[in-house]
Amino acid sequence: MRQELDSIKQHYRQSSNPLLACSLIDAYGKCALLEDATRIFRECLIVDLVGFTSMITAYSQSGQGEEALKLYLEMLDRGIEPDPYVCSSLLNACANLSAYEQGKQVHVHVLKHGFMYDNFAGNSLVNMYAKCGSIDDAERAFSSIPERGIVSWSAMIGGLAQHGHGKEALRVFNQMLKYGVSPNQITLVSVLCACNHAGLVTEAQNYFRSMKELFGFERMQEHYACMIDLLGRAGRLDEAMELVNTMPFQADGSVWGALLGAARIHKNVEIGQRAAEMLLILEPEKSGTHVLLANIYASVGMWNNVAKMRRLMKDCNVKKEPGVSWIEVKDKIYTFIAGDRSHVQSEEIYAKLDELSERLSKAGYIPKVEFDLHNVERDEKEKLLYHHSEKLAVAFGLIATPAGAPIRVKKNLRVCMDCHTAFKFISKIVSREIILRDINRYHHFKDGSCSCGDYW
DNA sequence: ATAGGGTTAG
Repeated sequence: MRQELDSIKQHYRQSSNPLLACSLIDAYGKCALLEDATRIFRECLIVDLVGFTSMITAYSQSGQGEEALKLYLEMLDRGIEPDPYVCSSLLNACANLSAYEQGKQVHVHVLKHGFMYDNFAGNSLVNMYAKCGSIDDAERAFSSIPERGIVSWSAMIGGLAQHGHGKEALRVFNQMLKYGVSPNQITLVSVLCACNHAGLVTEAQNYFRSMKELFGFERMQEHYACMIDLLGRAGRLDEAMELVNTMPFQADGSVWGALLGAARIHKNVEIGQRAAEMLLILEPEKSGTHVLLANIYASVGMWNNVAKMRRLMKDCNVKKEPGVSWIEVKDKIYTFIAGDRSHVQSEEIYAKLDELSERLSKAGYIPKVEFDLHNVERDEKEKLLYHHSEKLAVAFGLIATPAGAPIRVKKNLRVCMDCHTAFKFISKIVSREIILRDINRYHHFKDGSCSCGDYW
């Protein structure tokens, strides 16, 4: 692919056709060849709205949302007015970053320029607000879309699902059917996901069984993965295994991954080994498989096998992905890793954590040291837990945002059990809502409890 | 010429 693109680049160099430049930027971006895309963009003499949009989209789609937003400011500086395309791309960048404040600003531009007629802009708004942790704003944006299409409905249902509002998601789904809008396969993934996060097993099974006759399409891998995860969490591992065995096509990594997760919950070594074996063939580059299987072994006391997995990880050069958390304060995204002291306000952040620590223990919180797997003393474990990336981000949020303002944090992994407990206490002690987006759902901590109901 | 929704993994 790279060679084909480079040969097109030669044509471009000879012709200097700005239209070709945009397509090249787009193509390099879609192939994750960002440096090449940037070079074309900077070399191109005629840079207009579409050129900027191509580059902004390239950044956004390759996970460089901050670069996308920066480039947008440069575009505005040059006096170029936005269109619905660039707004849609920017909203997507904000969604990925969980950048609520900046997303709101793009929303203002959408309204100011009258782009709500454009479904892409409206749909992107729904998605952005849901991803930034504000399901209320997402619902308001959804209501303001003049003609809601299948993507609008799917985005709304998916958003509600990820926030744990399963029943509300199903209500919206039924409303959609009443309006005569036909769902597609993606809508049904969101519907099953909604059932999953709300523990609605029977409802999920009904949709899963009658998908073909009700809506006229076949099940996909993703539908199976969702059902297996759901059955696993509901304690029905045998049914989950049965589903994998009776699938009409070869199970892919998503299905085996769901089964491995279910096997861990139920400490089932046999099924865990089978799923891991398949995953190591299908997705050898991912680190989660080794870790999960090792945890299954550890949970049943098979320490020799735990050691074997550790060795295997070392031999295959597989590393655990480090935990990272982000928080947006006044148009800027701050990044934290565990034990981080690189932040300019580092001392204040750690002082805040110490202060919180004291108030938490008075409120009855006990650090869950069992979730720290380091081979150290209890004191040391407590300290390590206290310096998890999500706690640093929340502490910074408390310092850097006005009293009473909600704190929105994004984490690249699942929230740890200790942080989850601590945040429930903190939300009550400091009277703040904490909205945490982790790798697969949203947690709203308020008044001492979490919207996930401790089921996640 | 440029844009939107979903799933699994401590």
